[in-house]
Amino acid sequence: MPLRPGRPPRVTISDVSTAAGVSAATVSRVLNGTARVDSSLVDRVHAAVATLGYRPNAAAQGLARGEWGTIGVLVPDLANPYFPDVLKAVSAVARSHGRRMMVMESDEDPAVEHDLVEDLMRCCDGVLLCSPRMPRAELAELVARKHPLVLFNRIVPGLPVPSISVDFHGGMTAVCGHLAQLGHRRAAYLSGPSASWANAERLRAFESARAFGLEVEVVECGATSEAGYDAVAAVLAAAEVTAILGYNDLVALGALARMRELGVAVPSAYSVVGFDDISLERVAHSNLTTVSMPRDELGRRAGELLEQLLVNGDDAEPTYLPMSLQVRDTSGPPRG
Amino acid sequence: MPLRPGRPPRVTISDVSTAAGVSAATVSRVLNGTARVDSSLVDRVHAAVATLGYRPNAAAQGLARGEWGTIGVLVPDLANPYFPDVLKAVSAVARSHGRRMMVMESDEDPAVEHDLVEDLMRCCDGVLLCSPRMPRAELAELVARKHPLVLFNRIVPGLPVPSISVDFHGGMTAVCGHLAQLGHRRAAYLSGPSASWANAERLRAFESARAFGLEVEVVECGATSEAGYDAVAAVLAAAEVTAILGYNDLVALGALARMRELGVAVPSAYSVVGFDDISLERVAHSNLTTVSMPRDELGRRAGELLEQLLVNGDDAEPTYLPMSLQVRDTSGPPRG
DNA sequence: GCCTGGTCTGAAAGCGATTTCAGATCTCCC
DNA sequence: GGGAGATCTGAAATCGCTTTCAGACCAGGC
Repeated sequence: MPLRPGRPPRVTISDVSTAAGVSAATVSRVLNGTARVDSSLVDRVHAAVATLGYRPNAAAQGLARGEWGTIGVLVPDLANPYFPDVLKAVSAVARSHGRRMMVMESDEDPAVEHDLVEDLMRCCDGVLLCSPRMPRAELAELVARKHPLVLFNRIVPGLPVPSISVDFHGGMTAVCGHLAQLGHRRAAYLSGPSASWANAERLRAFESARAFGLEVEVVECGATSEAGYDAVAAVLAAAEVTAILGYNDLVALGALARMRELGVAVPSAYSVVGFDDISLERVAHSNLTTVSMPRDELGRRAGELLEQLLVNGDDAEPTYLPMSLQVRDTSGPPRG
Repeated sequence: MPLRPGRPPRVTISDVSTAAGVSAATVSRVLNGTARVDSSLVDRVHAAVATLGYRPNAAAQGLARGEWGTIGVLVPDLANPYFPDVLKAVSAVARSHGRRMMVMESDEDPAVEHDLVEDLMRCCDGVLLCSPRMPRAELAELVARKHPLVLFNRIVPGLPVPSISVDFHGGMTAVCGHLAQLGHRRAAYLSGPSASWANAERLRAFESARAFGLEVEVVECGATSEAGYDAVAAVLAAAEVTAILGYNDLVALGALARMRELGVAVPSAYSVVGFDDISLERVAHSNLTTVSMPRDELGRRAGELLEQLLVNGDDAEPTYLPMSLQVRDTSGPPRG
């Protein structure tokens, strides 16, 4: 018998029912409004609830109803400025539908994602999987469980699971178009995590870029401003490169910092373009040219998608939300 | 009967037990390792679990064990760059003790905090309350419920609840000392949210500042860089002020941006000092003088405190973690 | 006045696990 | 060979709530 040590004795529904002189069923009916109850009993129940300080046990409710009233979200990295915005929107949507939000973080380790999702499935009505890096096979296995699941910022063709993502490919294509139009012919891309689908999508855009005369060479980098800072040396050594594309804004800002230190002029010597438009701009004063995405619309839509799925098993087509190019001060025509 | 529509039929422990030809009790014992079981049965159970894809229902476990295996965290604003770092650390600690993390956000509205905490208490073993703005009486009422609760970044004298906080008062005192030593006599403080205890603690430091010859006048501002940007006008109009203290770094950076625009020299005309040391510095290149706090140690400690409380009802003294002054480029001796 | 039909209520059966308790089995020793 | 004691197992109670089901009660119509 788990007599929780030092824990206060929980007030249960039967305490309320005896105090009010009614049955537990009636208490439940009153509190949930699931059936008409004589108004005198209603009053007695409410009074008893108030004096005893009764709060229904969520685990018991979950068990009895077959629903936890909770959604789960898995993100790769809570500290990444990207995800809190999304979480905020998802949490608001969830709350508006009376659900709570459980959060887990894989800490950028694809190997643990699967277990975490499995754990979320044990205690959540639905799961939102943000930017999962796990291989397609694992993802397919999770989808096969038929537990409500929504994919966020990863789209896997052929996998029957509601998905929503930013159109990374379109965003990067826009960046390339912008640079090509300015007259650039050769750019360096500071590449993100190799397991990342978002990175793969960006890379895919470079093929179409070739069509309008821009050649992009890939430099292994990472996702942090430190990585961007460190990658600058390799870029400057490359011949004929006149523009730098960052995997994200942090990388681009890191590179920008290094270039300032080295006295490399931006945008006259090199154009620098970011990705994501994390809203540090007002703070950073770098006026980085970048592409932005509607982060909270994205979060909201993802939340709604999950809710839809929970309520009436809707299975929609993958949604891509467009990114929009923000031309600011760090891009311009190449020298010469 | 809640036959969840479209939901897959859940595999229960009794499915496993019949498949393995043992009792449910044995399955439970095998999976939890709570008692010796004959190895042949162990194998049969594991085989059945694997083929059926069984995962224990968390709600049922929670009910039976009287423990949810979950902690709850309430933060005022997920988008505030401060909290994700804390959440990250808390989540890691929780996970290392086999617990999940539920997250809620009050969206800076003190009025909803109470209900959210109440909800968290219905489904979590313990609750971590971050920077609550609610009045003391409400807080006291929650504490009186005897549900494990830890206070983070708010300390209420006389309230018997484990608390941990950054030493805001000490941090701001250090800032004042620094400015006084440089020769400043009069500073403006861009004040944060008035309901915030953290803001009150900073204000309290100005009394001691007077002792070493620094007078601080308070300008209503807010917590965002926009607010800091807008507040500059009022400060420049004030006579004899030679230094500006931001409620936090965002405010200070916003002010800095505005001052750059106006051509006001920093630090020769005005010193500007931030608070928190959010790690945008590498990105912002503003080299703001500020005070920093060990955010993830803070999160870790808070998590451990809660765990302690859950395991052996420990009730410790409030802990203050020190802040450390980071003198960088935006502070210097006053002109003249 | 009795029977039908409609409301409202409570007893009891789940929900899916854990845990107690008692019975079955097995060993060992006298 | 039989009894004591130690192991292991399963039946059943329990956690706290929801929901079904049937009974109690009342009003109204013949």
